[in-house]
Amino acid sequence: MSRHQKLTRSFYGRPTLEVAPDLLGKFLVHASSREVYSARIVEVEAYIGEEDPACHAACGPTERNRIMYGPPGFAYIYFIYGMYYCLNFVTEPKGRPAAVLIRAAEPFDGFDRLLSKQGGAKGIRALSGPGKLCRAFGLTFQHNGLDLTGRRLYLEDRGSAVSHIRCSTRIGIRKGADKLWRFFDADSAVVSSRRLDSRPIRATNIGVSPKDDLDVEIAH
DNA sequence: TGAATGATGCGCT
DNA sequence: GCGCATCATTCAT
Repeated sequence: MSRHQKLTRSFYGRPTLEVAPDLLGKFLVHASSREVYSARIVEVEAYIGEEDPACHAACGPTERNRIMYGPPGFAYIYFIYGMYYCLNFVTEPKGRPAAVLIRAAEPFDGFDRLLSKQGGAKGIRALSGPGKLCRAFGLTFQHNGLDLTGRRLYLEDRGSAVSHIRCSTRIGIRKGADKLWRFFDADSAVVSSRRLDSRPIRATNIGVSPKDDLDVEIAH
């Protein structure tokens, strides 16, 4: 078995609240024409269906959100605040609009120049925030709709363990602010603040009934 | 350490 | 026009 296991479409095609915490510790890889960038994901948020008021699909299908309505395992990238792009992974079966926003990652390959330019302590936070992450990875709207099982942009399981997963409310939203659908690696130095309302990830915390038999890790 | 703010453009009403 | 799934900078405590 290879040490670097590329995630398949079946990984993404599950309930979003299973996929989101599972993404923590996985490596995001962007094989651009110039070089290969990779980073370890440490912070994500789930946006699930038209019934989630914070989800871009809350008002039904539009041209902007149509990728979310497609099959799982594709990149949904949107432009926000006039200057930033945000990277999402489409989850759940085709026709159900849901995605996971990638909020932060720890730089691994390809960011040497960026890190030296920004300096050590500051450099490790070069991917801390969805806008900064896309900028550093060189991801823009032209990457919207990329197949994550392809060769340009994909995820790898490199056996990196995440022993302390916590959840909290999602950042920067007003509607749907009650949901604890932000998940992060509590041991990462890179995760943005607002840990005050965070708590261990349990079925009751993230709003799924135990009968859904969600396979979540229990953090301490 | 935290609150306020400006930069900036697209999608939606 | 308005409101954003943002960030860096400034200013106040």
